[in-house]
Amino acid sequence: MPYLKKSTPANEPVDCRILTAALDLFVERGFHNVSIHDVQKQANVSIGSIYNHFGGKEGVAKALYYHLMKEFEEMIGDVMEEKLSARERCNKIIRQLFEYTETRRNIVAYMLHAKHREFLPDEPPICSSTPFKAMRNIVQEGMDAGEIRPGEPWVLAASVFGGAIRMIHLRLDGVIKKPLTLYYEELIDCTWQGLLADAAPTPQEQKAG
Amino acid sequence: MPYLKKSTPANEPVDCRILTAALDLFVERGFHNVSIHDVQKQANVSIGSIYNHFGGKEGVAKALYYHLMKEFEEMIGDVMEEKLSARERCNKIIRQLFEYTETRRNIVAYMLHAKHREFLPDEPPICSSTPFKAMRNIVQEGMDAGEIRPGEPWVLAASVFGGAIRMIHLRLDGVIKKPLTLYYEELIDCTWQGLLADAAPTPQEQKAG
DNA sequence: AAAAATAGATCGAATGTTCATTCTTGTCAA
DNA sequence: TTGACAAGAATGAACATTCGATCTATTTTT
Repeated sequence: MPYLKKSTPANEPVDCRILTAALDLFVERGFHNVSIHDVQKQANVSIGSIYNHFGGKEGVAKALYYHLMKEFEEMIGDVMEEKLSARERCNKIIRQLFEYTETRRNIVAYMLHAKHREFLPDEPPICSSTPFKAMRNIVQEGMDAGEIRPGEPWVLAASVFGGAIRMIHLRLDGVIKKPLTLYYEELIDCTWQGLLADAAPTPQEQKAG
Repeated sequence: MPYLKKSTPANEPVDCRILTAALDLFVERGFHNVSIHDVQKQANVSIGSIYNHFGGKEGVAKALYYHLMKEFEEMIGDVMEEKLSARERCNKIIRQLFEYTETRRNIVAYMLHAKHREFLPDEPPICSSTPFKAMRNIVQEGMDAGEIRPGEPWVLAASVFGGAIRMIHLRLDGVIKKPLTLYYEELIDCTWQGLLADAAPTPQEQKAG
């Protein structure tokens, strides 16, 4: 008998099933519009199991948050491993975020699009978390190395990543219809070169061809 | 007897008191963590009044949304009235948003920071609303006029406003500690000139400076 | 090897609370 | 007197959480 039912493969461990179901539901409807019973049904699991594993609804959200945060940190960590310039690092992170937005939409939505303060009141805002700090550090290093124009770190960081994050939001909201990866090159260009029509290519760019 | 109690001046009309209280509470705690009773208490109003005026909790949120959206539209409208270049218009809008973020924090937070889909499921995402469309139009016009480099409208719009919106979010989350207006000039500069350290000033800039 | 015992995970009906909404009564201006 | 609005106690539905029963897998005993 073939397993036509693809929704929740019963061989996955219970806690994974719970987290997966919760992620999908939280992103689709928002934390407060999802009941434990919804999660329980979608995960093919009993209410009791959810409480045993995570201690409640908030526990599920928190576990999800920590888990995905760790993956996010690892992604940044990988970029830091490579021997790259600050500018290349920033580009690579943006590239990755764009790709994840297309391939693992809900993960990105949960991390970048959710208002965690409304359901995880004890967590600091995500923009003060390690991965975001690391991103700002990269910008700072680029500035120290004379690669990025000198200036106020907040402004520089927002200028580097603001456009990308904005596009991710628009994409997640369904306002942008095409995959973000199509826009990557051009966005990078606008970010570093500026937007003026008559902006002269920099010496660097001219050398690069 | 002096009115020491400054919280809710009783002379304001009832519906205004309700909206003001709701705005503050929704922004501070999030829509789902605020009960009608909380609003009722903070507004010094009865539950009945809230239902008479707005038909319920969602009605209050919706009325607030429409009201602030209209103000937002008017702000953009004012900028469109003035005879300005596209670039100047964009800058002006950013300037205004920064100022409002400092002086009318909760209004900006409710419009730019809330996840309306989670409590106003019938509203389209705010980024597809008229003011945001107008902002994208300005960018398009700048492109058509040869003022902004040609390119994909989404990318250009995100590049123009992405940094500013990012900074607003950071400020609202309390991550940026100083008033945004301090950063305005530099942000504008980064946005239009790009971020490379050796970016040559454009002919335009050289003339201006 | 079979049976019994133990630990630990899973289950879901029952509980108690929270909260949006209703509805009846009270107030006041015209 | 009437109409419009304000008040807040009462209602009932939705929901997170509890807890004892049930099941499963592993170890111990015979």
